[in-house]
Amino acid sequence: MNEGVEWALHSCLNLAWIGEERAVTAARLAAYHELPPAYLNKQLQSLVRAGILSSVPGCQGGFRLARSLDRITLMDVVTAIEGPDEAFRCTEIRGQGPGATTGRPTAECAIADAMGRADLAWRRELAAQTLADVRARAERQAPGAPDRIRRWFADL
Amino acid sequence: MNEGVEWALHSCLNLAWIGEERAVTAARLAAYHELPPAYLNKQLQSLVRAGILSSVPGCQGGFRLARSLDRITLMDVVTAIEGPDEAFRCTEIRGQGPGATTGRPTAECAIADAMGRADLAWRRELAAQTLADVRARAERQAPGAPDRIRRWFADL
DNA sequence: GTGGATATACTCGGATATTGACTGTCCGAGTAATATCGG
DNA sequence: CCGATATTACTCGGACAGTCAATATCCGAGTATATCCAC
Repeated sequence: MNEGVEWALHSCLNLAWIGEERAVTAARLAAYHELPPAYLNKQLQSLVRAGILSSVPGCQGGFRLARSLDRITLMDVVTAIEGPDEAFRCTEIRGQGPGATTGRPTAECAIADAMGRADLAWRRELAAQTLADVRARAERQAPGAPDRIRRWFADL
Repeated sequence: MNEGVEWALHSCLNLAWIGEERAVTAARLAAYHELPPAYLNKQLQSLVRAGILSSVPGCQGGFRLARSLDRITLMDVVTAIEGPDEAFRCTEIRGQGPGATTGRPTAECAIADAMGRADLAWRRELAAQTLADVRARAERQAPGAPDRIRRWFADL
């Protein structure tokens, strides 16, 4: 899986903790975790295209959450970064070679169907969890983190 | 996801339909779906290392199922080809940069935990389905396939 | 001193290199079948 | 004709290139701020 998913999730939580009063630049979000600034910017752009973040161009610009965390699921973020395709893609090799059933259209591939069920279970679990849930759990496990983050980003 | 997973699953089902009386070469299995023979051989070797297939070296050699389909899960095959690592890997970027909590070991990452739950749901679904289940469904959807396959592989 | 126009600095956005992993290929080790030769 | 041995053909197994997408970077478009100047 794309590494940008992890960066995007952390950045979304950081943006929520910072607050929405002003936009935060990609460079600043990247510096907090020592990530490549330009590449993180690329991932954030994907979130903007997906409607998860909104961007402000120009001086004093940056990114902010487009909607509250309880309306953003893990599935939303993963789809924004990774794309809509599922991991297992059936290339229908049944239709190649001497085993091909010439003429009539082939029935549903049982293998693709089985793999699709697993993929569906994965997506269900991702869609069931919102970033608000993740945030709540993170604050329970590390109560001091929100203040520490807010304070660091407040320093110009 | 690795394309070899699809090839491996189809090959396992084909081996089951052919029967276990004699080993089948990688070249023959590849020819049936017009796959690159040497590359399919590589994937089949992974299945051998995982104990799913057994291989017979030398002349008149080939591959055969090491155990019956009802004792092979989709999870087994995916793990054999893709490796044991889960799709989302947490690189613990919390521990990098100014946001790092110096000194004490960091608590469990809530993001990794949430992604891990989805991964677990995916694996559960893969482990719940055996190749015997997939075979049964395939035969229900295409009743003529088993005989057709057996006959083609019988021709030398 | 004040208002407006200009210059400036800063940030997003997309176009452009680079790297690593998946994909694909080739040759050697090992075995069964075959051919050869002697009895 | 029969048996033992050497040869051959064939297949797995791991080592070796090729290719594409993920990774990383750079430069231009656009905007708010600061500066400068005229009044």
